[in-house]
Amino acid sequence: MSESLLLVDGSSYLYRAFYALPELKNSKGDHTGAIYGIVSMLRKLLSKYETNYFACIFDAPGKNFRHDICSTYKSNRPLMPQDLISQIDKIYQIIESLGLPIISIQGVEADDVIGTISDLFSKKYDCQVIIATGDKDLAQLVNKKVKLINTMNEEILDESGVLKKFGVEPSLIVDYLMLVGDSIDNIPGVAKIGPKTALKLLLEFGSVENIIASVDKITGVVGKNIRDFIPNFITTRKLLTIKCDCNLYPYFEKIDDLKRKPVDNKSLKDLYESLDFFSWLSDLEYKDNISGSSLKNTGVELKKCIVDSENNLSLLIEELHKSKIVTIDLYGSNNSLLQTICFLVNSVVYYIPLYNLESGYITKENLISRLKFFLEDPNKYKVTYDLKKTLHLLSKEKINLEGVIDDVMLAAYVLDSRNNDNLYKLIDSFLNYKSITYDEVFGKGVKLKLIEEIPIEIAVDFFSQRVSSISQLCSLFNKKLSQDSKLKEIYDIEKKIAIILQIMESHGVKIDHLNLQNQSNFLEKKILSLENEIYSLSGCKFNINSPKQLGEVLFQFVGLPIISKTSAGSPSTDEGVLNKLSKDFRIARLVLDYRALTKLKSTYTDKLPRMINRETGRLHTTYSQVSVITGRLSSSNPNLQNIPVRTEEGKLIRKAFIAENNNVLISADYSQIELRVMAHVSKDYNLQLAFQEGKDVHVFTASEIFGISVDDISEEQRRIAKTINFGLIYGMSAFGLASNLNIDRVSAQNYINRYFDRYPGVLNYINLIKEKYNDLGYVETVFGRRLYFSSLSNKSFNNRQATDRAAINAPIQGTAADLIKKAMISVQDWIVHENLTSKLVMQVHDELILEVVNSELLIIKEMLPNLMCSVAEFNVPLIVDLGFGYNWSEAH
DNA sequence: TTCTCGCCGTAC
DNA sequence: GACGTACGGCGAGAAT
Repeated sequence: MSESLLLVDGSSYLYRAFYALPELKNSKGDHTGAIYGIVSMLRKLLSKYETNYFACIFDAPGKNFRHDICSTYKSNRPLMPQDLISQIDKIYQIIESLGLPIISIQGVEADDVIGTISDLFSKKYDCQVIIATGDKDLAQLVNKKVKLINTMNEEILDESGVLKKFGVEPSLIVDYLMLVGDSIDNIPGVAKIGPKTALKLLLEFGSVENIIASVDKITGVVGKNIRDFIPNFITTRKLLTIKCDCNLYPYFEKIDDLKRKPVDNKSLKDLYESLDFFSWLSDLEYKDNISGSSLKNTGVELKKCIVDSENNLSLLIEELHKSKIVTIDLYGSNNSLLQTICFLVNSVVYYIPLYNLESGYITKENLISRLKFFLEDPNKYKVTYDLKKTLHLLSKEKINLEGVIDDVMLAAYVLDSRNNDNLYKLIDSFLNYKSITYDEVFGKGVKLKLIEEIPIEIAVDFFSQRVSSISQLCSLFNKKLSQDSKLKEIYDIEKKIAIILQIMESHGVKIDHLNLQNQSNFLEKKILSLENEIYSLSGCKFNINSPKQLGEVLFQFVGLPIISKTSAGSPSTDEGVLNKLSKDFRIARLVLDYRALTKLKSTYTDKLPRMINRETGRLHTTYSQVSVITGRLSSSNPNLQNIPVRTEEGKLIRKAFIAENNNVLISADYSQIELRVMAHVSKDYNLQLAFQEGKDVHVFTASEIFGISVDDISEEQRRIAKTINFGLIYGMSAFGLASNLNIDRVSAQNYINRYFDRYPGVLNYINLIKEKYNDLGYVETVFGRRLYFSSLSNKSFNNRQATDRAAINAPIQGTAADLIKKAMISVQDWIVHENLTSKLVMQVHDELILEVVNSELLIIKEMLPNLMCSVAEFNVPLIVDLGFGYNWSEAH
């Protein structure tokens, strides 16, 4: 085996590391991202390629000969950012401490130095040369002895690799670039010639010189453009050709100048410490660790092991056999395919890159099957963050995860429901350090990276930090929870709910998409005719969906009176305003109808069919257990908790929610649950009486307010009472009630006064809640779930009012949420216990929807209300209304 | 081109 | 400004 040389194109990596990696700072606030990137790249190269000779090449500052040839050369490059400049010194120091020669020569570029050394070593010293770069221009240097590697994507360009990538031999790379140009260095090519045309020409004529010689044979625009470009070719060839005869003095005189020198561990240690690169720090101390470089320690005494060999896998399995409790963190692709597994077992992090298992070692399926014994053992305890997601990822791999005793996400939420699904915030506030965040590692939006694109060192660090902090947070939260037995019970409920939700989500609900499609078509026609009528009434065409344009047309062009303004100060066009206007102006009614129909079409009839899963043919929502501050669930993608029900057109959408053949949908909802909770917690005599006697609570309230017999209550009076009843739960003011009932404020206040006169316990309760909230900063549900609201200091009067209202509403809404969660557990346990095949499919705050096989209809009809009503003993009865049918509309 | 915010409307 | 909790579509202007 001949001698070998590794050349690193430091300048190209400098920029890449700076821009591609997340911003990183040490505790002193210095930028360290580019240093981290370059050094980790170097470490990787050094462990992979054990060459005899080495050099790291950087551009020297200032102009070089290419700038003299061409004034616009690299003129598109912005100056090097200050945040990068500040890192260069340390980079040099680390490279020197690693014992690696650095070369940086004035007047030429790094490429030229690389070309010169590469030429020298491959020819004079008969050396194999490996050039690490991300720059394609260097492909011209490739020959039998010289190849390029790109550490970013592991791409290796030898002679055949260059041919495959560019379609031409390395010797023709310059000619190729002369034709297509190099936008990165701002070197123009021939107009309208791209890779395809350039290749065709080179294949036909052999070189740019030959193309010029035969240019008259080339017809059309291409020929003309080449002829126009001929005077420029000489310059571009000079610009693009790498100079291979640079003067290397004083960096290189003899071959030994490029030998690696001893590593200066002491100064490396100082440097890593000043930069907070703790994981490498410990690598220095534990250098001779098992499995070489793949097993490392971190600053917090964590060893890291990449499970990329049979040895390490056996080691992990052995540890799993011995362990009692393990932290587990998974990562999956957008379509929920498991890609990484990370375990924390006895202070060692095991990282399994399922996306990158080396061939010949083991397949993903085999690897997972060897972990099955552990994952499915209920006596092997696991801690995780986001149990539901973990269950989803594993169930796709046919693993039934058992033994999860803690979910840190849920624990944090139970302790304070403002903690919703942000591990990094939890780390910041409870463990007092800034962790790398998901966005920093993976990017976001269009720049979102796949796990394969993340350098493995960074992935390992990232997931190590996750499991380690999950584990630390877990013991912290358990300590807090153990001080409050009621909260502990709420936490137990949440963990069970996570499992139930995973089952509900993966089962999904069946949708009649043809039905929705027909509705879309029908709506389309009606919307079109409404549009036309609106345009003709207003006398102009505009976008009715734009509140801005609509406001201009209605209030300026047509001249309708302005009723109210939005918070931003523009005339409001919301439903209340248009409703008032619609009495006198037909156009307002038309806009309302238009809004209603476009809403139905865009949000529901168009959207829902698109969300149907191709594999299952069903709709799978995602429930969030931690999004709602009161303890409710929320639903998204799609939101199944706001499917229309109030209008006739809206109800049609529920007809498209159907059951499989031989099944029906059953809907069971708690009747007046929030008012019943209010009756229970306020202990108001009259309100309790209404429910205890099984009265229509709105009629009952009307009779109390208006002082007449329940038999004489009109529809209008009932409506007023109903509005007040609901408003009460939300802490409604006289103003709100007035605008809702479209009456004056004095009358509204009179209603409210009479209401509290008849329900004094309710008034008392509201005052107690406000007091408690102001004292403690939180309120509680009946079952002890704590609900915090942001501090009210230095808030405006209005904000305080708003917080008061939230505090009044929260225990009511939260208790109702607790009730239905208890009901879900009771129902699911019963289904499992009775071995039934019927399934829970949806939850809509006070309603459970089940898909029930016909043979189980009777038993479920009988048992479901019982189960739901007996989850708590309140001082008013809980009532469940049940319905069933072939679709959700019929069931309701 | 993508991101963010405001407005509006659906549910309980 | 005036009724609590959510999610999401659309438009418009900002950022890139």
